[in-house]
Amino acid sequence: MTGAKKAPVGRPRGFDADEALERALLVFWEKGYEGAGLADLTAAMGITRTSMYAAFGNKEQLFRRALDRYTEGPASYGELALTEPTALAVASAFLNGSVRTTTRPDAPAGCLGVQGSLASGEAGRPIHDALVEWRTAAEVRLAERFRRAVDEGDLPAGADPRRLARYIMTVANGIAVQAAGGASRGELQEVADTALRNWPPV
Amino acid sequence: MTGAKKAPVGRPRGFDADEALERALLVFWEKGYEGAGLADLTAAMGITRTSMYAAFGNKEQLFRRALDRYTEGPASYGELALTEPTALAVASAFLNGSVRTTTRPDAPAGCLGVQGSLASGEAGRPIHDALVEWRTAAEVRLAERFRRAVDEGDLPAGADPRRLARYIMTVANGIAVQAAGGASRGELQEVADTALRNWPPV
DNA sequence: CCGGTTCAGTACCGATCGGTACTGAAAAGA
DNA sequence: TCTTTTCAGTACCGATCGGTACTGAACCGG
Repeated sequence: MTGAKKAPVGRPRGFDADEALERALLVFWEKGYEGAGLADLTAAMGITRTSMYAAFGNKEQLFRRALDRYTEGPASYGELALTEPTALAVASAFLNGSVRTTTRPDAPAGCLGVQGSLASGEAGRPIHDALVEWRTAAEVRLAERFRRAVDEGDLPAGADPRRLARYIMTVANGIAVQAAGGASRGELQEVADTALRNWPPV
Repeated sequence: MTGAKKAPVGRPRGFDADEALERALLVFWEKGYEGAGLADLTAAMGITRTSMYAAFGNKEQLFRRALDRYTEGPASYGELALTEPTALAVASAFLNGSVRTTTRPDAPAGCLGVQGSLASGEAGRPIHDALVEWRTAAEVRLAERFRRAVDEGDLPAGADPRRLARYIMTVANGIAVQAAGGASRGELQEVADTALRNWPPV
């Protein structure tokens, strides 16, 4: 029973790693992976380069940690939407969440999963690919949920779950781009509502 | 009558500026403004740094020239769509053109106007803003066209041209993101068709 | 052929990139 | 108090960033 997981020998860390990660997330969110430099990041985190490397490994791992935090925080609407009772409610919750997260007054405009690294040089390839996978995963989850809706009779028997999921994901991605360009929450909510008129689109 | 605009004294340029600009466009398209380095650009253009600076000024002006070329070339579907006879035909031509341009087999996936600079550091600010304006301009043109359609009775009297334009532009931006993530032309054409079912969305 | 002009290329500029070795202090256990 | 461990900070690494001075050669009109 050596349950003593605490009391690590040596000098304890002098900063809150969670708080520092949150600050890094905001910088990546605003400037993207390649646009955010170590100088920006460490300045915002309030720590030195050395402390960052000791705590998080390197810039790429820091970004991945920030992406995880983003997924469980600002982007948690994605998982939450899947629990809605009907396909329309799922799609609606997903798009509404997208609108709210991309237009938060206390965070950068847009979506980290989109503007984090949409196009990049060779150096940013791994993160670019990670974000492609991140977006694809969300689309797959939506498709699975819509497939269940077809099975349950909530969607017409002829409906194509993958096509519907791709459509919803496309609108969400478009909302992210619009938000990055300065579109307001009200304007984007109108877009989300418009996208869901006459649901399901046959 | 000093009409002699040709015959510039001195050694003539040893490369085709249009061809070089086309190559630069492809690099910016693939890697984005900040992701594309002078080394990448000049290597693809087949000229040296000096020649590039002499011919185009600097990196930012080179990008603006490339964006102009993109607008008049691969993205010319935007202006062309406006000449369609009905609002539905306009929206359809716009989205179909978006799908084709973002999934050309002979060019990078996605849209230069989106992935050229969606998020960036301080250095890329001017180009970021230029692309926001570029996308906004397209949306405004669409809204004007839809307003005309309302006046002509082609769209219902109660329709909101700006809202419809924003919706179409959002879907087009989403298509660009999807294409950047590897979506196929067929998949995105399905998305475009889905977005236009039951047009106009009241 | 010659003088003038503009080309292309090398070599380099200061600044910044991500990442690290080294120093010295702070805190825990003994 | 002493030893050990890990902290934080300075200073620096080679590489690359965008941009430029300088060198010669190539081409023009005369």
